Amino acid sequence: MSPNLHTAITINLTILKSLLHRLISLNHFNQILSQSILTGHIHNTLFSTKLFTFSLPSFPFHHSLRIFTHFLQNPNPFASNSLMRAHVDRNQPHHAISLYNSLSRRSAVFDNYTHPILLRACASRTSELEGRQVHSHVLKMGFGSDLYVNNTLINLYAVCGNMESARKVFDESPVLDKVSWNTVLAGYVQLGDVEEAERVYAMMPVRNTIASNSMIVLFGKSGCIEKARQLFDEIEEKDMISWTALVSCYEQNGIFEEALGLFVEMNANGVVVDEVTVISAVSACAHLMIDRTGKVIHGLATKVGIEGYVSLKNALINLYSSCGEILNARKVFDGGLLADQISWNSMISGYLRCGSVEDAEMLFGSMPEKDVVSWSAMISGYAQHERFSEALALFQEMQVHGIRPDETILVSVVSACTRLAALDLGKWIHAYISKNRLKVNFILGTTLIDMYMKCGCVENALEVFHGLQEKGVSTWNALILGLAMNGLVQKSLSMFETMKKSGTCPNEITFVGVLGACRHMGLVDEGRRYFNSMIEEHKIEPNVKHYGCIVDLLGRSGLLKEAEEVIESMPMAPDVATWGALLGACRKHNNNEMGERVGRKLIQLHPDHDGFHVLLSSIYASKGNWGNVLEIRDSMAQHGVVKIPGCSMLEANGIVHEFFAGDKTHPKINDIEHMLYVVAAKLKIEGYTPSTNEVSLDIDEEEKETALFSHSEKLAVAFGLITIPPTTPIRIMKNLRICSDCHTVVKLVSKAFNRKIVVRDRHRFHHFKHGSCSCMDFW
DNA sequence: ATAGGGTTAG
Repeated sequence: MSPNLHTAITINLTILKSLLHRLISLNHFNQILSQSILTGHIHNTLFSTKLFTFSLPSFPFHHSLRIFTHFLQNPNPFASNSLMRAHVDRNQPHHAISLYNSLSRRSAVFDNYTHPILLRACASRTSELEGRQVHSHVLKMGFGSDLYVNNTLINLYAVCGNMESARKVFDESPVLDKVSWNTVLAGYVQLGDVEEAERVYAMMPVRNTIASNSMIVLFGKSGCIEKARQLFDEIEEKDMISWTALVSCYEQNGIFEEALGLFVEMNANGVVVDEVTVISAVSACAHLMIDRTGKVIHGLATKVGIEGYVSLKNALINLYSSCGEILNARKVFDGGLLADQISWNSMISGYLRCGSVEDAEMLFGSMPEKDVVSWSAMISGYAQHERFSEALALFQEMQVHGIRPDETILVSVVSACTRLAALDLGKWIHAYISKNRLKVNFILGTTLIDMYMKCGCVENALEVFHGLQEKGVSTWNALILGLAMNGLVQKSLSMFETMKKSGTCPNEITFVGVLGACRHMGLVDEGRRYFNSMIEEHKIEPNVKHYGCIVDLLGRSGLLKEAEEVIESMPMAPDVATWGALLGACRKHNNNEMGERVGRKLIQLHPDHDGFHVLLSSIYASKGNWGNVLEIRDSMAQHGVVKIPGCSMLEANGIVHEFFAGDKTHPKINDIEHMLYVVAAKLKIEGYTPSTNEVSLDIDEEEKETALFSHSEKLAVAFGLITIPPTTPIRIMKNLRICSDCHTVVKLVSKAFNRKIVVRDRHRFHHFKHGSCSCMDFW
């Protein structure tokens, strides 16, 4: 208790000053305030101003605000400025501006300190419009030649990216100092205008460290690493920011080792680091996936006492989860006081990256506030783990929560639709985009084209394509691949030519599409030509898929010898699809010698691959080597090959099927085609006679692949190998453009049950993607 | 009072 309080009834300005001088608690302050109100001293402007300015740095903001609004009817510029500055410092620049406006209406007086504060407020809102108004007030009130005012004006325009106006103020300013120069320079740096920045830097009367640091940042941004380094070396008085700028220059240009090296050097030179520096270094570790160094830096951060920065915490979460150290990431997440939105989102996607979907779900569920990124992380996490329907369900749920999807999340969802062939939802999203006039950037556009193409809606895909303002290579690729997979081979190839004319350089993927198109039509010569031009003209090294296409193209045309030679010439190991193409070609062209040789080798090489077994069985079956067919079947059983092509397609369409009751080797075996070979084999070997149930099927002669197939079809029905409940709708998509293997199976089902079956044409994506006709794998 | 460094989440 201050003894003076009781005598404060006679309080006056002098006494107030001495009181405030000794004052320590808010309680005391409030007592003085009450006294001044009672005595009426509060109406003395100097008195109230004194109280106000004292309160501002000492007590919670609302006390000062109350005094200002209630007792400072005619605030002097100093008081007004202080309050405006407090608003800006509290990160509420709009309050500063509206205070200024209301004071203006009351014809309050301002001074040359006022507008710099306001301009800072405008700059932090990047509000050029408000800034212009302040600018006109500046001129009206005659502060137009004040150095500080002009510097903050330059800064305002520079921050808003309007360098013309910034430059105008700069050029017309009667006095310039190094701040003026540095500010103009920073403006060009922010815009990434190397030319103009270099010009300004060269014109500067005296170079200073701040300007040089800005230039390092500029060079870093524009990828001129050597220039940045050179400038850094030339700086006489390097400070922490010079070092940090160069560290981040290396980091942003992907030279992570250099970044870390410089960070170490910096420490060795005794330069103090702060959180900004450490964040760059941690990020470099994350990219390099070296948690050992990361841990050392983490320790350093703790020692320096900067661990508390949320952004550093987030960088560490990212570091540990990139290195698979999810438990350490969680430790960082749980430690410390603050976790912001980014911490939560980083932790969730860290879990997803490490495959802990359940942990991610749990964290997601317990989040205080989910934003678009949280939902998006979870949705695309599901999609990455092939849990597409959960991804789509979550997307629906997100909307129930009133979150508006943005471009990025739409990309994830549309591609999940594509993978699920959920065309309805995909179309709904497309309509949603148009309805809400959302911007379709080229990534989203490409995703939509891809979806429509893979769902067989060429027209919709073309419409999206033509509506796009910007197109990337990937956009053209989606179009070219899409057209080819929908059988519009000529159009695909002509779009390829259009693409080149438009100045877009084709890449590896483009050629996967182009070669795929040729393969589709059996355009052997064109295929060879494109393959060569890819290497010679476009300097693209062929990858496995390109080779796969060529092998398949040659093989399908019966050029088996040549196809095998291509496989032998490949610089990399042929993948399963490429081998499959050759083996498939052997079967198609009845080259049993090569087929057996290749097939034997392949089931040895990939004993758990279903497709090779099936193809080899088929080759044996066509020769009537039934004993070998059974042998292959045993080999499958032995290697636990149970995932057999065909099964998932049928399951996906709700077809229930029970096979071959007597065969217990594979309780759920459901590969129709393969079963048929086995049935045929048993028939031959065991002399089985079909029952009287046998149904005769009319098969178009043209569509018969081999005699075996028609034989098998009869058998399948005769043995009752397949049953479909009559109520089950058979709805397998559209465009019956599938390869002969699928075709046979589908026809079999269709004929046997007298149903119309429409096949959605998605497998052909797979077809191109893997370079062979193992289309059933996809289902 | 005005000027320089930054990563991290989908």
